[in-house]
Amino acid sequence: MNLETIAQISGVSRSTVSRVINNSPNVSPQVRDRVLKVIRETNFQPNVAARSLAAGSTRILGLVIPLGVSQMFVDPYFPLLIQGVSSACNARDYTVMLWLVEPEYERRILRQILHSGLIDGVIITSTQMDDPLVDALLERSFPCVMVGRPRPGQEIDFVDVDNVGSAQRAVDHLLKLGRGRIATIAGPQTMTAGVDRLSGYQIALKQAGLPFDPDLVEAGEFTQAGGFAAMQRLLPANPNAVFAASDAMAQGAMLAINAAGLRIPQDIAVVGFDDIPLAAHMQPPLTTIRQPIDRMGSQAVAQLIHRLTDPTGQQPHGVLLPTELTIRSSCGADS
Amino acid sequence: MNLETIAQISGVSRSTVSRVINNSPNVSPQVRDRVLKVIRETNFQPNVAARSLAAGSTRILGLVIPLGVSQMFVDPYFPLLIQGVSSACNARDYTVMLWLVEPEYERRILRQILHSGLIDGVIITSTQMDDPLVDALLERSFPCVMVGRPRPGQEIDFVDVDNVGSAQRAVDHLLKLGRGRIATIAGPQTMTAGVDRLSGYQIALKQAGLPFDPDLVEAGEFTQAGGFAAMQRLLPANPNAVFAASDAMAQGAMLAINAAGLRIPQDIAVVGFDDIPLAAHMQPPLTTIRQPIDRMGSQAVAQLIHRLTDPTGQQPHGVLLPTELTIRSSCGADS
DNA sequence: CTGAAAGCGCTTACAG
DNA sequence: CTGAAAGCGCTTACAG
Repeated sequence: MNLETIAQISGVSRSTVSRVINNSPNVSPQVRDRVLKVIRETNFQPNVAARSLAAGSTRILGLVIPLGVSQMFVDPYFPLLIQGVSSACNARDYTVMLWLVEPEYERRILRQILHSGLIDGVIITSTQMDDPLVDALLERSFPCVMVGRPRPGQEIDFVDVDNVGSAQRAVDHLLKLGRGRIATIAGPQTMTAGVDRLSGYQIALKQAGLPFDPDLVEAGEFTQAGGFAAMQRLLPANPNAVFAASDAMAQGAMLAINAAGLRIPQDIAVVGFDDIPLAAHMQPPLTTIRQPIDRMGSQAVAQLIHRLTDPTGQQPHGVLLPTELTIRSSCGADS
Repeated sequence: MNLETIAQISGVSRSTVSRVINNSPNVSPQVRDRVLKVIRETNFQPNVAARSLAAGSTRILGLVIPLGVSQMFVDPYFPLLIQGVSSACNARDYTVMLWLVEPEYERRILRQILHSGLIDGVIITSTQMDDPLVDALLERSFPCVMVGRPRPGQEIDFVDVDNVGSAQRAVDHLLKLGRGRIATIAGPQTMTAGVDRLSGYQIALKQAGLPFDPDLVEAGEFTQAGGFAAMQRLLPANPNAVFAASDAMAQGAMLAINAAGLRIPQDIAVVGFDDIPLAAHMQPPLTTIRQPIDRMGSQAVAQLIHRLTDPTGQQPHGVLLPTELTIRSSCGADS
């Protein structure tokens, strides 16, 4: 079943069928209807490979997730992001190709992305700042958008939240509740989200006139285990509150606090970042910064498709989606 | 940069370059080395669309996940499965295409899978027993393998665990610990995993000579919310143990038990199914049936590729991977 | 608005 | 072991 067949049945040329399929305006309504009817009746679906080869476009977007820390991939962040991306692609008749980049295959995958013609553009997330993938894509001017903030100097479309401001807001909240020794569990300082959320913490303290105490800062992976270990290192400094750079880390921190025989929020108040579905059901329910992860995925798709279809090469630009401080019990606000 | 260019530089014909790329045995070692060198130096990557069109195969596998209950998608089951699939594909130089099938796009996606020539085969999981997708794929003899047990009568390759036996083992464990009123939170009875795990529960009771009490059975979605609600409905029946059909459900159940002021495991022992990473860190740590989710993904890829490459059309067959009862504290075994 | 024809970049019998 | 040539199923100037 191919274009030729449809053309014969419809009594027109292949060119015309092609035009109908691609919504070209240069087709008379009668002919269009006739062809459309045949297509429907035959369940015809154009061959993707042939289209790609002829048109140079596949309507496939790549979602690229570096998996340096594969343990992190069970964070609900990823399913939510994948859902956002997938749903937006579905709605626009694009398809999504998923690349979980294990370090050993990084070079090969990069080559595939760049040279195989398989995908029209790439959404990339959860990158280390020094990840060569992004730079390589940019260097060849391969269409891509990043979920998260690019490293300074990287000229790339992106969608992110205001991590600095949001973290600041979280810490402000703890300050307003009267907590004087606020610690933070920072994310990896090799990722912009980790850096930015730590900056927000520092800014909030400074604005409150509090000194910066390095003993109150511990960084770790964006995982529960990372949060657990970091909290254990923080406990000797006797914090009475902690801001964790992700909900998974906050969860780990809560376990460490419990294990030390301390109470949340009475002894140590906890605030997280993400608002994963689990957050509302932790013990106690977690106060956290909600970021719209699935919408970030959809937005990234929208930006990428816009760049692919709009001929004029605009400057790269970033979109920030709003966050929201979601107050539950772990910060002690309701007690 | 195409085959032609490589051929010219190497001083051979396009055919020969193609043979080198495809590891055809009919190339002299000297020529092969020469061509390989040029390919490396030029960073040449064959165009996927052209290959597909000419060869009729794309080396792309589809991973299809129906999203009737999109809330379920944050279960770590999916990231783990995706990782297993992705990793196995990487290792064999295949690429994975991800389709989260929202009900409204089901028909279109099915058409794409079947007729667009985009993918060579499909891995499908988390299906409802009456999902038309699987039947449609089978009807057209589209290569596919299922993660999970097919509905009776569906002739399809699959990889699964022994859900009946594993559930039975979990309940046996509770019986041996002296629990006499064992309830179960069953998964959706529209999915084989839900049905099978309930069967295992019933068999274990029967073999122990205990009567089946419908008041001790509640079904729900494979989510934390589903487990929470089901447990609330079970509490009036005064169970002293509960077997939940997934760890996410077990987690919800534990919340409901705590909310009722009861203790785990003293008042109610809890056993789950999956052994997600979180299980070891629940309060108390969850006793559960470990299933090797990522290996199920890899195994599915292996079976699919085998079917794609082996010319002889074997009968569909199923592979069962082993599970393991992982004893922690929530069952009371260590107290 | 429509059609004939070239061309996208590969693979694969076929002939030698 | 190697090459010339047909063909995979589309899109897209080009001419009318």
